Amino acid sequence: MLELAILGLLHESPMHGYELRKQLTTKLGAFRFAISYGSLYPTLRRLQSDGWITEGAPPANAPAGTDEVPLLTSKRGRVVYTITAEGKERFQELLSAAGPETYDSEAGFGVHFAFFARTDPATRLRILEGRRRRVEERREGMRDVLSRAAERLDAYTLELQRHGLDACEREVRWLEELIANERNGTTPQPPSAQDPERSS
Amino acid sequence: MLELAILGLLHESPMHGYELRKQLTTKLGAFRFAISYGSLYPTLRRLQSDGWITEGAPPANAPAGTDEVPLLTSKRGRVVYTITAEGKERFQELLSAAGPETYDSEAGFGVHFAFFARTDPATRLRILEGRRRRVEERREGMRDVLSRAAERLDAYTLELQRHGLDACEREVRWLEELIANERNGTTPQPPSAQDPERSS
DNA sequence: CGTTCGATGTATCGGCCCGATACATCGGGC
DNA sequence: GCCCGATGTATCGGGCCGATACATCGAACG
Repeated sequence: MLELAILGLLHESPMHGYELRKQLTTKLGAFRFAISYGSLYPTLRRLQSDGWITEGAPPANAPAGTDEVPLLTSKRGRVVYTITAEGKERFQELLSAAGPETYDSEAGFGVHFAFFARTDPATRLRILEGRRRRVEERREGMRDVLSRAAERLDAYTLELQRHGLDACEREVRWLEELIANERNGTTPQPPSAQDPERSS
Repeated sequence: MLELAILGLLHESPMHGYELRKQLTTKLGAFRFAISYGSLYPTLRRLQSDGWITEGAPPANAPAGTDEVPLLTSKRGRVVYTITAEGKERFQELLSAAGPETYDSEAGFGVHFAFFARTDPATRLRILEGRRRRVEERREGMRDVLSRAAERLDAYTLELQRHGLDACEREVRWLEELIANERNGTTPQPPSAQDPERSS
């Protein structure tokens, strides 16, 4: 999961670890708060040994007197990571992958979704529908619990189930909206933004 | 986290691994789908070596001719786990703990919440308020992203943020309701259940 | 009556990721 | 002149997951 996220960010611009973590946090903030350095650095080393990224500033000897890279604080003891050509291929390959790991975990789905702008439409649709299926299964499970085993559970457990069920129903509705948009060929919200009654 | 969950379930009744996993799945289904055996069995062994649980049916030589335990399929190659007196103390100790690990992760909060019926009111309140604080922080983070960096993000990333923000706002409202109930001394929903307009 | 198949049941292994921790350096405020 | 908070790199132990491997029981099907 981290692999895809890192390659995606380095695809936009070279960066060092600290900056990478911050970007990761804002871009994926909806699904996880912050990525741990205990995950980040080992993953960076793995990506490096796999040849997807390289260590060291890319235009160290700049062709023209430019810092095309908007100088992302490459000062001090920095180690700047740059994606390689193979890394870009790898990124595309991971982007198109739509296996169970893409639907099952919040994080997995979130990362893929965050890069939807660079994913081809067919894959987008497959991922959204796969995700919807999983969430629906989850929802059915909770409905069963609530209808069949309600009397055997205490009030708090029940309330937890209700809240979970509500969240699932909401996510399914969200996904259906997105799927409809995909089929129409419209991008998510920007056209239909700020319509008067979104919450009801 | 698993430790608390397992002790809590074994507190209700002795069980073997398979059954334990099923109960875990339904009781915590709102926050995680299923616990992996790769977590369950090692944890059971740890709990055993710590003395919180013992292996083997508890009323093997039943005092009176009873299966007080509602015969939870203790057939075949089963290994039935039973909580010890020390385990019960440990359970109470974990129940009262309300550190960061209790608020931060979905799973951590979910497990504690699932056993609220056996948690003392003061701890319940502390946990709910701690959780609310975390979710509010998360919410503020996403609001900042949406207001300050909106133009730098693509439509999909934006939509992800919006959805995340919505979920946070919803959870905060849910928590506030629960907190209000706690202060009134009312149990969650059962009194106010099936009021006509819950969703709006 | 035999076989197959799905539910029940126990267990391990490699790997991802997290939280805690340890440093070291820079810029600015007191 | 000194300290402190933001920046920055890095490791270690441990929890939990997904895949996998078995083995047994009951029922269905030929």
